[in-house]
Amino acid sequence: MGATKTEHYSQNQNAIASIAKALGHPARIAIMEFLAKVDTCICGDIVNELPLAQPTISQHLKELKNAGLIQGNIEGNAICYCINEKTMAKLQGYFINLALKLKKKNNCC
Amino acid sequence: MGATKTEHYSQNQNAIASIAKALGHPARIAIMEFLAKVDTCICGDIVNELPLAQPTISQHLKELKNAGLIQGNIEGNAICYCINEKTMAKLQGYFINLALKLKKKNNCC
DNA sequence: ATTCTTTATCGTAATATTGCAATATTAAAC
DNA sequence: GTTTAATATTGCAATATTACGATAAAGAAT
Repeated sequence: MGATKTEHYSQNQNAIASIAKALGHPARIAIMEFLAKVDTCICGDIVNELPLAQPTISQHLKELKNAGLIQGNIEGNAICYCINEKTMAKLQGYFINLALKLKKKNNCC
Repeated sequence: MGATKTEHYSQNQNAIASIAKALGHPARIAIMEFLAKVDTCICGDIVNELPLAQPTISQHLKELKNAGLIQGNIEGNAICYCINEKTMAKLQGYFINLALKLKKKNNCC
């Protein structure tokens, strides 16, 4: 085997896992931090910022995009990538809800 | 190649990525939800709940434990797994901070 | 039209993850 | 001490991820 059995889980579980998975790499965390910090959000700037080759960055951006965490707007021959606040909010909301459920029961450890 | 170049990122970036990575699988999300919902938290219950073989569950639990998301207490010959609220809080705090930074600038897309 | 700049895709090697059967470990129960 | 029950570890096959060089694509600048 080796492939995740996604069909056994709820749509929401798969959705949250897929967002978390996209954030599960330090380069992609670094990209998110850069996009949150900086005023411009040109792909080339990210390539300069991170210690990875351009194709690798492009691949990471694609994964963040597929997870809905960022979106890209074409600006001339460059591309401006930005954080999609909705997806971040969705993830946050999920965790807040999980923490709430946890508060309601006696965590036994 | 194929291995993540962790040495190029900050300790915090690696830490957050590793927590997110642990949550990046629907089975592990399902385990977290189960632990947040249910009053007992015996490993065997998780095995009964999820559509995976016992060794696979054990492996997923190990990963959640390595990421600091859960902890296990021995109870007789069973093991009681519980969510580690501190790690959840750390992750939440990180995202809240990221969202705050985002608010301070003009998200250009 | 050609060249330059920027980003994406392809191909591929190295490594990691997922899942499970078989087996080991550990502690309770008898 | 044997057996039973619960969890962990090992070993392995299938698949996925990571990283990058080479190359393609698409628009800007000349």
